[in-house]
Amino acid sequence: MEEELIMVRVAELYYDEDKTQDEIGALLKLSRWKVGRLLTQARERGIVRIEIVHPRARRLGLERQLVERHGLTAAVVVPSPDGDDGTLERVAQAAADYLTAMRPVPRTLGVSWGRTLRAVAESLPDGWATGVTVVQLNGGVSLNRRSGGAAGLAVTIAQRASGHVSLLPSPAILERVETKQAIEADRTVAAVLVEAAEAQAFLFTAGPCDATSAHVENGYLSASDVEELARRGAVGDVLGRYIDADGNIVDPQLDARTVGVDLGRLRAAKRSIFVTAGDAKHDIARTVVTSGLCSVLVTDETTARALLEER
Amino acid sequence: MEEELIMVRVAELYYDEDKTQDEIGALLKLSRWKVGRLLTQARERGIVRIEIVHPRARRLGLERQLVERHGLTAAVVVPSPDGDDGTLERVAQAAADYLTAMRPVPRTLGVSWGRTLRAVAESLPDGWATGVTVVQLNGGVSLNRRSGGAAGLAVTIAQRASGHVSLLPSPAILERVETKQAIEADRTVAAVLVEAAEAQAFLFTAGPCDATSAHVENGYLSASDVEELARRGAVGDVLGRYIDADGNIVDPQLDARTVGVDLGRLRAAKRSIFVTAGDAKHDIARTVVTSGLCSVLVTDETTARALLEER
DNA sequence: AGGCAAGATGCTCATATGAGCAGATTGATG
DNA sequence: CATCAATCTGCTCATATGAGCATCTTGCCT
Repeated sequence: MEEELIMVRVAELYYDEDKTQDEIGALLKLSRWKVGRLLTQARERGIVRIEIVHPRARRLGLERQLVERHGLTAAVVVPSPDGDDGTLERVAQAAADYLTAMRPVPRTLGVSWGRTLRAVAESLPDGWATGVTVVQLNGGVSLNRRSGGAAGLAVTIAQRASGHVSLLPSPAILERVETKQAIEADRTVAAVLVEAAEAQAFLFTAGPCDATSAHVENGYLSASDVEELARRGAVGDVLGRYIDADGNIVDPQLDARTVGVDLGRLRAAKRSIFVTAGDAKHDIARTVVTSGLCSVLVTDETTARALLEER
Repeated sequence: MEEELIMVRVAELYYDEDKTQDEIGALLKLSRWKVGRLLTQARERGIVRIEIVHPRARRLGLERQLVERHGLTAAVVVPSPDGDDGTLERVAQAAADYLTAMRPVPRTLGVSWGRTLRAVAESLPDGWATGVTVVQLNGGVSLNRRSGGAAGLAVTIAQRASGHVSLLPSPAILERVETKQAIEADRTVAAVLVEAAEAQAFLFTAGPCDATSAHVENGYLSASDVEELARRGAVGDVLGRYIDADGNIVDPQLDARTVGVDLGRLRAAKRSIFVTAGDAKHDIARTVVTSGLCSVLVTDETTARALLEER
């Protein structure tokens, strides 16, 4: 359209050449107001695109939509970088920022584990809070020795807040229900579980239901176990508990052998912060969000858009 | 830096959330002025990027630099599309726009030929001018039959301006100097050449010095001729005349067999419009621009940047 | 043709913004 | 520790801009 061409010229003069609307009007023989209106339209039509390019930028619009649509307390969405990935780091940084700014500071913070949370821990600055007690929410897994595994993650978070840490001295999944019950009956374990269940805030991630799962990596489950779970509708795990698209436990048997606070606690919590990054986790993320497991979501733009798609 | 993070937050609130600087100040406990300054910095540092996304957008900044650096009368630079090519079309459109807006309207317009100029001709709207006589500047080549070749191009431009056309009834390059002189001595040919030399404006492109050249395609030169020219320093041709990086004729022998107005006319002309698109033509474009063959340059962003690089 | 609704235009006026400046703060230096 | 330069801060004031409204076009239906 002819009008559109003028819009382009006006936008160029205004944004590239820093001319005033008056000047542009004079130049193009348009009234000052016409120029203003053309600029508004140009922005609306997306001819003028204003973008904030920064690893720590956020997508406030998407955040608002997510909060609205899924009844969250808050959402933090960071732009996914164009090329390859710095996505995890950006999301982790954002989660760290959120934790640091969170008020009131929780006295106890329950944490799960995973690559994502490890990244969050590393992104937290020293002194991000003071006197926060960090409690593990589910059975320990030593993701990889070097970085100290699940325990190391909790310790890092606690240290940087000059706080204490309560580790859960238990495997994630046990082979027999009886063993699991025995472990839970142990005084130290029971105490940690109580502390975890009563944490004032939760910080957790979820894993997709595929062979890359940390449970497989650590030998708690075999690749075929995971396949079977997927076949039965599992979309991923939260605190080691595999759930289907509606958020229900897929295999109660397995669940009974899993050590950690149960998902109801997350649902009931006022502040349960879910951190997720990456395309592989869209399905489980959708479930976590729609089934009310989290009240705060921290994620990347791609995931956010996936969560906003119809159905 | 800490400051930078605040800049990002401020920019988000201002540009994404349409908050006023006052509001942002209140929100972030900054003075209104601080907010304003942060925004200015954010723009300067490129954290806020304002982009005009439109096939007919232009790069006024680059245009100004080109005019300045190379002493041009005017420059038109269109953004190169991200992915593959619509570059030629965009440049052609821009050239057509430039011609249409050009004042005073030239009584006679000298044109060369080539894929690029063909695209320009097609982009010109009916009635882009009235009563312009179009004259061919150099020997005819029938690029491809379908679209009517060099003659068709000139005819199209003339028709759309309800004007006349003067075709140059001659091959581009002749085998013997004597034949060339004989042809030029022909009354009709001589008349056209005079008309061409005296045109009030010139519109031309250049070809790179490689086997894709239209001269090879049309059998005026062999692939090995072109190779030889390149070896002797030719970077491309303008009006069928091969020149080196300094704009000098590479092979006077060959040049003497080439029919068309000579390059001096372009250098002397007040309005000689050079249209070029595509990465293959950076070298010849540089030569045309630096050796003063054109007074107006129409090109794409990539070429423009290449022309602005040091040396 | 006449009349009417939808949209565009140019205005007034309140508000948002940037330039320029004076005072305050910081940090380096003797 | 005093001094000073360099930067930063919050201000006044002039200017640029958007909201809201009356008026004018335009196209459409009767």
